Amino acid sequence: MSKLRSAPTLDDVARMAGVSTATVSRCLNNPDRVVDATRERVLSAVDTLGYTPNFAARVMAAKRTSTIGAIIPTMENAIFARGLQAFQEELHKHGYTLLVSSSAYKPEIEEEQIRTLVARGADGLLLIGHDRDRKIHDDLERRKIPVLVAWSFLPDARVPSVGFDNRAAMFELAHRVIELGHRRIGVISGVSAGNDRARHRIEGIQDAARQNGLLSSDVMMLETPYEIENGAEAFSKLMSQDAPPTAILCGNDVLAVGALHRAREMGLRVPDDVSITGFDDIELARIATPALTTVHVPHREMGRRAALELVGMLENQTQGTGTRLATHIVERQSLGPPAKA
Amino acid sequence: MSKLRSAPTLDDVARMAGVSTATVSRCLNNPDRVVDATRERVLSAVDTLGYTPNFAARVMAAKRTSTIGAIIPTMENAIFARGLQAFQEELHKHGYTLLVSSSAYKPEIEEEQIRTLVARGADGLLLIGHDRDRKIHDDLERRKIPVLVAWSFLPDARVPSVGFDNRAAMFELAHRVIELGHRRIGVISGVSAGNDRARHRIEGIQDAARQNGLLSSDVMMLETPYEIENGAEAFSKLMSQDAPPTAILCGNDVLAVGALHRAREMGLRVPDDVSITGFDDIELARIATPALTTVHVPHREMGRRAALELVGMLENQTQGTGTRLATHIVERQSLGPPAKA
DNA sequence: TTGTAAGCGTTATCAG
DNA sequence: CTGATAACGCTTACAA
Repeated sequence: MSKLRSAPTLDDVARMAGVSTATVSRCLNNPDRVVDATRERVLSAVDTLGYTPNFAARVMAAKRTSTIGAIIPTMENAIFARGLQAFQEELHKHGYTLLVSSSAYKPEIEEEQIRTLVARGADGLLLIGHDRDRKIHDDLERRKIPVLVAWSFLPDARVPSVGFDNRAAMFELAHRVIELGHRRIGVISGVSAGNDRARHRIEGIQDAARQNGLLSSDVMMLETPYEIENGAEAFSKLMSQDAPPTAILCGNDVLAVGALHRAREMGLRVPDDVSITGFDDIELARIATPALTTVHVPHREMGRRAALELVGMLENQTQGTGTRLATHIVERQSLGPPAKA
Repeated sequence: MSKLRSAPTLDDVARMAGVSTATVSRCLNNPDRVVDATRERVLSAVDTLGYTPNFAARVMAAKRTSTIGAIIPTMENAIFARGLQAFQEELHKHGYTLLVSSSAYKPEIEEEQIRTLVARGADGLLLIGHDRDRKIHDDLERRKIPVLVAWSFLPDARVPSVGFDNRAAMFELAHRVIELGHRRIGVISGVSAGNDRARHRIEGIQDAARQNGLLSSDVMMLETPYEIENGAEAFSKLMSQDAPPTAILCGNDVLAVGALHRAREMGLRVPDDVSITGFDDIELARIATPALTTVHVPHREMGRRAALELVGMLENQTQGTGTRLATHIVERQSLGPPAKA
């Protein structure tokens, strides 16, 4: 009863090599626990049959998948690309496979994706940011699935995190902007509901404003989804006020590039007429015209550290300690002092 | 012998609802084949237990995963993002889940990823482009795994494809450039080995040059991986020749943006001093300064059609017919007539 | 409409 | 060092 023209199984290999399935399995997973001659025979059978282990069967028997799931807010721009790339490279070194999905910044989709990944047997999960229905973490805890949060470091959150202090990072930038002499500040933030990164960045700006004696009416804030077009629209709104801001801080580089683009369309010179800043320092920031002053985030380092941390949690059954990474301002051409009135 | 604090199984649900596992399974997969009262009882048990089906077990039993695998060359830029997004949205409508991985444009990595996806039980595969070791397709055929190629339509390839004619598309653009009066043309191509899209685009340019009476020495070609920085470097090389080109055709928008950026750094005005064109029409092309003349590819439509085609192949056991989509030139500011010498 | 039971392809435990 | 054999959690004929 051979299976005609279908995927070969362990059994087929075993039969061909004249050994038991157990031995074949060993050859593949613990080669040193098998004598050379046998192994050779088995491996050649594997080869001529073109055998590939059935993943589902393996998972069922071994009860682990060596798979890590990651859910990022978006794949449509490069915000998470570099970090995730480094994450996956490091995972690969340790024998893990990465499964990625995206949530479009929607909590309910994120939740669904978490379920999917868990059902698929992810041994561990990487999530972006801390804001999340606590039930999700209850459930994950109950299933004993290690979770690590990235892109936002919080020292005493329920879940360990590898990332940076969004609030401090944005504080530093806002402080610098005010220091240059700007007194009317525009803010184009991402949607802050359910997004601690966005929220903390806003808070950083507010802190800096307050600390430098600005009134809350000096800071004009808009929230909008992270898309280029939205950055452009928000820029228009901000600049069409009676006393438009002289500097606009954007929640990320994508929004900032949108603002930059719209400024050009409106015939405004950056930074002479208005300064614009971003956050993340993705490639786009360097390429933009003028090049974007922004907060540099160590994406690759963050991805790598996250992988190491998560693998550690998995293999040592430990809790995970988290890591705070440093960010710094990259000053390019889009920020300058305000024009003399 | 209850499993303390671990994932609940079908058995747990069955016991709690006082039915057999078969009935629980039915409630989940064929709700209408179960009487209301029972179903209600079962579903509430599912709910209170927080039961999620074990994917691996389900796959083993049902012998399908309702999962489609896709391998794209890169996630680092947005070239494939939009199309893939549409692909996955359409798949979702039909009850399929998408698993994505990337190959970094390396054939050996693509092959490994194909193996991984197949081992994970992908019911079907989406691959980019036709160039590929034939053994891969032999193997996939033997395993009866439907494969669809996208981003490159070839009417009589072994594998059906949904995409466009890269050669014709680039021919049209090159023709337009020459028509404007350009006689010395630079080409910054992606690496053409193992990449039929890149190769066909080059051929399109060569056809157009020949047909318009240009000599092969009038066309200066460079190949380089698709990255912004490489576009910039290639631009420098091309422009540092004795008789530099007056127009540079780039293999995609990413290379073109790099070229654009370097032009600005070198103090060259685009298009007055040199024209630059791209390919793909990703968002970057609109945002670039000056905005990029490029070939518009109907990414979303392509993704959607690919999904429909692949689902069709899966559900009707059919061969797949393929679809050729139209592209068109989008003229923006980066292309103009050559300066009068 | 519901239950019984036979797999699905591995891994892992125990003997030998 | 190698071979039986019992899980793993679910789907799906086949019976009842």
